[in-house]
Amino acid sequence: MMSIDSNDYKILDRGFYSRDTAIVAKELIGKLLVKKIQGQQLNGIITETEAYYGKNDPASHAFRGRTPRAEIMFGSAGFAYVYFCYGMYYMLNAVTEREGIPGAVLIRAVLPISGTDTMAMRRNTRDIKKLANGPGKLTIAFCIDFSDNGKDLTGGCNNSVDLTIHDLDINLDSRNILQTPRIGITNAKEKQLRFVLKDIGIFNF
DNA sequence: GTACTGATACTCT
DNA sequence: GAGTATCAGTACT
Repeated sequence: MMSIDSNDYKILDRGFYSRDTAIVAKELIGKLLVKKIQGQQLNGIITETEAYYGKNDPASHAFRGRTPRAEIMFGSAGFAYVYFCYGMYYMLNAVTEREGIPGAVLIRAVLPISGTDTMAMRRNTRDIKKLANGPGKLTIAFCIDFSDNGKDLTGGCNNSVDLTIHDLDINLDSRNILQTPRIGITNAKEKQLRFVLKDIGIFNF
């Protein structure tokens, strides 16, 4: 397995996130999610995302307007939105759209690249494919919890930021990205707002 | 391989 | 008080 140092790849800037949510969700596929913890780097390639809008999207937390929880979705793009679900799991989102317009991309799965020992310990499995192949699993593997809510994914002007997403400069053929209905929701199931990398084999690390 | 179920605590009505 | 952007374990095919 090839190791990837996030310092070799540039952080996605706020302009990347300040666009239509579905476009951001699709383009986040193949990007590198990086968490720095206790001097160690955990990273992995994003393989699955979902787009959530606002008032026209009953499945979104922002559908009912500015509730305290969803407030961050109305703020400026490029920040992390972490929330708690089903009593046990944290979910990681990236805020999208222009300030004042709600939107977020749920990061549902990543392919672990570095720090897999730490992830394996936290997840109680050594199977790389199962370490972070679900939204609840990836937050456990990457040590992401409510303390990460509101962090600036673009790094901002602050070097202490430890949660970032980098551009690997990989040209993904869009035929490699599958578009399907979203998972686990009860409303607006018909919308095709889930994006999945079809073949993780193209990352032959 | 698929199908079902319980665990769990936070958010909003 | 009801609903929830899930997971692991169990049972069954």
